[in-house]
Formats: sequence, C-alpha cells, structure tokens
Amino acid sequence: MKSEKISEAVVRRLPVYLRYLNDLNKREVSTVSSQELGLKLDLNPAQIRKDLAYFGDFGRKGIGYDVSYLIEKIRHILNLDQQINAVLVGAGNLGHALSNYNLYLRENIKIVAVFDENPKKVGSRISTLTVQSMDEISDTIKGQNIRIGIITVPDVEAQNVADKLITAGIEAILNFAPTILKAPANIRIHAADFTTDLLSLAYYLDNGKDDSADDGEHKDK
Amino acid sequence: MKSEKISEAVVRRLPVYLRYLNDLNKREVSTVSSQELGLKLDLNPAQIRKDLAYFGDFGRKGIGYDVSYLIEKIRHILNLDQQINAVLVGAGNLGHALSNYNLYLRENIKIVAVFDENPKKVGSRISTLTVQSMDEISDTIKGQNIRIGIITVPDVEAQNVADKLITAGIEAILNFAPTILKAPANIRIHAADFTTDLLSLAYYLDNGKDDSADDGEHKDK
DNA sequence: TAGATTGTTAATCGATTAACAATC
DNA sequence: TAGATTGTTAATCGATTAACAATC
Repeated sequence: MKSEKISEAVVRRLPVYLRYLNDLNKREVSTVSSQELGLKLDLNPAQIRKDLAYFGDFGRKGIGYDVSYLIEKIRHILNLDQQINAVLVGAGNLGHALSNYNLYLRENIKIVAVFDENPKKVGSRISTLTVQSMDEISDTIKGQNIRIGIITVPDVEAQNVADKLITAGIEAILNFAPTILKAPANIRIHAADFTTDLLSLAYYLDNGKDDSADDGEHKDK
Repeated sequence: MKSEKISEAVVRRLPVYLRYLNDLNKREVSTVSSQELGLKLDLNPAQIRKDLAYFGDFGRKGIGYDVSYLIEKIRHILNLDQQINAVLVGAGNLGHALSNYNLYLRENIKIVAVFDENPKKVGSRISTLTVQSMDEISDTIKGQNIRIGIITVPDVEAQNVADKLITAGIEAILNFAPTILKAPANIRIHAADFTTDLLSLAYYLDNGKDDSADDGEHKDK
C-alpha cells in the first residue's frame, strides 16, 4: 500500500471491477485471480493488481482475491458503503430513463429529487418522484444532503444549471449535456455525453474511399 | 501532416472540437486560434494543434484556423460527410431518449430502425420509427446499409444482441449496457455506460471520515 | 514440496506539454 | 516591419506492462 496520488484512470476501473465481482458473488464464486479478471474485463492482470494495491493488500499470494472481501473494500473506496443522494435536473426523456435505471443499480447512489424549468412539467411524476420547480433546488439540496447533481437539460441551459447546483453546495456533477462545464476545481465533473462516443465511433468505420488499398488502419489521407 | 497511427485519445477529441466549431459558426465567427479553443475546451493549445496536424495543415500561421474549413475537414475525418445509418436495439426508456436525441444532433448519424425482443413492444412507435422484431434484424441491417449498432438492452442480453449485430455485418457498436462485450478485433465498440461514470464520481466526494485532516486530495487511508 | 498468484520494482510505451523556427 | 500563431521537434510526464521475489 503506497501513498501516491491515484490517477483518474485507476478510479474509473474500480466500478468495472466491482460490477464483475458482484456478478461472481451472485454466482457464488468465492475467489478470483487477477488473471481471470483480466481475461473477462480485457485488462492486463498486472494493471489490475497494481490498481488494487494502491488501496491495500487485498489479495493472497498463491490464492487470489476473496470476492466478497474485495467487493466490500472497493465499495468503501468508492464511498458506496453509505447512501449517496443525487438530484436530477431535466425531466425529459433522458431524465426519465435515468430515474428508472436508478432502480437497476443497487449501489447506494439514489436519485432523491427531480427538477425542471418547465412549469408544465413541475408537479408531474417521474418514477416515484414529483418534479419540482427550480426555485426549490437550493433548499432541497441543502435540506436533503444531496451531494451529486445529474444534468440532463439541453446544452444551452447546462452551465446555468451547473452554477445553481454548485451554489447550492453540490460536490460532483454528472453532465449529460454536450458542453464543457466551467466550475471551481473542487467540484468534480464527469462528462457522460454519448454524442462524443457516437461521433468518434464513426471515425473507425472502414471506408473504401481511400485511393490506395485500405488495410483497415486509419492513416492520414 | 505525418503518417502515424492516430490514438484513440485524439479521435475522441475531434467531436469536441467539432461541437465548439459549430457553435462558433452559428455565431458567425470565422477564425479561431488553438489558444482560444484550448481556453473554451479546457485543453492545452499545443495538444489541439498537434491533434489537428495529424490530419493535415488546416491552420494558417499568424492567423489561426478558418472555422468553416476546419468543420468541413473534421467532418470528413469522422466520416460525417456522408449519412451513416444506425440501428437501435432495445426500445426501453433509454432507447426512447436516444431516438429523440437523434433529432438534436444533426451530424448525419441517423437511427433508421429500432428492434426489441419483447413481442408486446413490436409494432409500437418510437419517434418516427416502428419497433421491429429481432427476427428481422439481419435483413434490415443488410438491406438498409446499417453500419452502427446502439445497444440499450439489459446487461444480460447485451452480448447476445452484439453477436447478432456482428453476424449481420455491423461495423461498430455503442454499448449502453454495463457489461464488457466480446467481439472480433475489427468491430469497434465504445462503452457508453454511465453507471461507471456515476460510481467513479462517488470516489471524489469529500468524506470527513479520514483520521487526519483531509486536504481534499485522495490518498490511501 | 510444487504450483499458483500476489505486490512491487524496473522497463517500456505512449501521451502531453514546452519551446521555437517558420511565416502569415 | 512587428505581433500572432501555426506545425513540429524535443522534453517531460504519466500510465501500462513485464518480471520476479515473496509466500500461500
């Protein structure tokens, strides 16, 4: 166990480990090696061992990792051994999808309030929640100990919403709007904009449009 | 302009550039410098210049980049100067959200068919499309020149759906299910699973649970 | 004991950033 | 000409992978 700064790449792999470990747990597999994890998750076993070793000596030489124990440890590292309250801003299609998805992921992150700017949507139901007016956002965040904000509003409104969330004391934001949010350094922002994923995917489509024989690898044209 | 292999990190930034350039274009700004782009997109100007230089000499020394010209070039690099057909598998909440979102992004990637395994959903409408039975997936993909598959089914079904898409000749997959898909190396797969983003976000929440004074940076405990 | 597998160091690989000549 | 900004090389930084002693 070392005392280095943990890189974002490492942190992003932790939920992936956790997901598969939960799978193993359900199937009552009690032990797993970095080798097997690597195989299933398309990762280098040495990388997995190194990632985990940043946080502690969780494995046993010659044996591997105890599945339940490792789950517990990763959940602790990710702060998931407590309930984390989140708020959703934007009661559109995506907002609906997310609040339903919420039921799926049983990982202690709970959407406890939904807001929308549109007066016509205020008062309507989303899953078990009632859409609230933006006026109430600050009070709700403070009153209900809400720490994560999820933004699913159109891109032009995203920064404005982020500012309100930050003013109200939110600590982290998951931003689905296709825009780069500006925020103080102590606010953590993750971009969840799938248009970037989709457009970059198009790059890899193999086009027979190049003059020379195309070997499937992209080069300059 | 060099003939190196382009890294995935570079490719993923291209849509981000494109998005902001489109913004500038709408505001009738005709020229932009790497400096200004860097400021707006939270990227190093040298990195932006280097990224673009992989594909050609698009800028002018002392001047910067012509916005319209750069848009055209990036769209070409990303294969967006042609219509790319995509198929959506999974007519749930997320599927609904995506097919509506589709209208937003005017970037030539078009969802032209929707499939669902559930017979009750087959025949229903999503946006302008009618949900089709999975039996028809192969014929539709081949017949309509569909090149990208978008998976929004529950995780247990995702691999099965991916296999069908691949057999039918799809070239790339955007996977919203929280699972690592196995596929041949020539199939490009991008993970768009936001649970990973959300759970990793929780890591950065500042917990006053450490014994020593917490400076806001994460270390081992 | 022999085989397996961790934790960790060292080596490698790749990506980002700084610096600057070229030039608009 | 002077100021601005590119394209590109070199330097730096960081992340991944290989290798192996420790040990179950």
